[in-house]
Amino acid sequence: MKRGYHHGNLRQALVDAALSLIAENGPTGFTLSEAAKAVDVTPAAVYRHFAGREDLLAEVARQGYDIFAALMEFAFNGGKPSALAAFEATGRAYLAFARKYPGHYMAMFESGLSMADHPELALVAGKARAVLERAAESLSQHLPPGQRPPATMFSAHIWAMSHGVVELYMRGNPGNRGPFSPEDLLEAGIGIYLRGLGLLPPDR
Amino acid sequence: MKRGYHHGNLRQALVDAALSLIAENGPTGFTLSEAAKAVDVTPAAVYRHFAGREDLLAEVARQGYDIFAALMEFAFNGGKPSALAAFEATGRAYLAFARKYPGHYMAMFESGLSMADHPELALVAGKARAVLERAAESLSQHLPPGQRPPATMFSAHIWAMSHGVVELYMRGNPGNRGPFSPEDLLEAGIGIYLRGLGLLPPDR
DNA sequence: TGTACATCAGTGAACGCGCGTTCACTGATGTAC
DNA sequence: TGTACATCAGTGAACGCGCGTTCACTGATGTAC
Repeated sequence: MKRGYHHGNLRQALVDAALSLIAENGPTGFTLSEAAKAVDVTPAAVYRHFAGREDLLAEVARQGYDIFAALMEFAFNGGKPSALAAFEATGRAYLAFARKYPGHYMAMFESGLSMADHPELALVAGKARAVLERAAESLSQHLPPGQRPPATMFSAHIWAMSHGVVELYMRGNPGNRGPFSPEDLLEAGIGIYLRGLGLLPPDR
Repeated sequence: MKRGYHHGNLRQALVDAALSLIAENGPTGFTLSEAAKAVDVTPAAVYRHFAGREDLLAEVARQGYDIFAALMEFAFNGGKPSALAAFEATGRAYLAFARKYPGHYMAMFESGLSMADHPELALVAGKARAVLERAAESLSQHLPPGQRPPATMFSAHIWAMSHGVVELYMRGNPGNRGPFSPEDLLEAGIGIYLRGLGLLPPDR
């Protein structure tokens, strides 16, 4: 593809370049200059499209939350065919997202971006969380009231376990030991948890 | 306290300074020069005690794993008074460690140090993991064989959930919403999980 | 279709900064006799 | 106790580097008539 003086869509090209760099070097090991170089442009050109390094990083995270929320929504599928099946599909989608979009994932959860400084980020992150809570809510309808934990707690547990599996067992961290794939590990963990809630029969 | 030309215990002083900096700025936002400055010493002096920046960081993590393993061991307390109580104490100790030693925790789990490049780190990290697996093993003795998940998987689930709670709900991340303290959140999560394993009675 | 001009997206050079690391050095400490 | 000397732990200056950011600029694009 030819490229004249004007780039065409430099803004998105920079986001994509940042994504590759983040996926390779982690969220802190990404530089505005390298991103510019990757798309054959002067560092100064970046400032036509972003306020600076952090603004570019925030845009990467924002796009990540967008994709994330859409993927979760799609996996949950309105609770079909059953609340339980939909919920489990959502858990699998979480891991699939982390695997397929590592750069987005890192920018979202490991970059240390402050939500307070980026209201537009807080907004879209909240939307993503709402999807997960809706899934938890619909599943928890099947529990006898009174012994239900709040749906927000329920979804926090699942989110925490999913995130922990990604961080500890999908990257090369302390316990890359063990013959379990992250996917199997999380699926089994969610299964046990749901059994503990009484949403699955006690025996296997 | 006076201080002459020789420092006395510069090595440990540098580790402590690094810890403060990491706790404040995250594991990547720590510089050798700042650590040296914090203990009133030339950056070059650091090289009398460490091979370089990364070596200092690795020592911080190593000390972290040491404390971590000791704390877990102490909390587990040889499985007394009961395997269950000891296990739950271990879970609480995990969070207490993350709260009390944030610099260590970050150096251990968020610094991106490669275990392959630091064999002495891999060793002590393995020791820490062994403590957790022993706790899981002893608890899983109480399960009818045949429907036991392997103890390593069991402990991986608990570790993942604990780590996820720390990362997502103990720092200021996406969901600092919710009226639950990390401690309550994790305790409830572990409770539900153990019920799912049949280690706690099904009703509340 | 052709020309004049405003708008816009990039360039390229420069900046000040703090970083990790090296080097020859020197002042303090400890040991032998 | 006193002196000579080896060892050691620090200094201070210097380095090359890549970073984010700024600025005046210029070449390309699009629009009005």
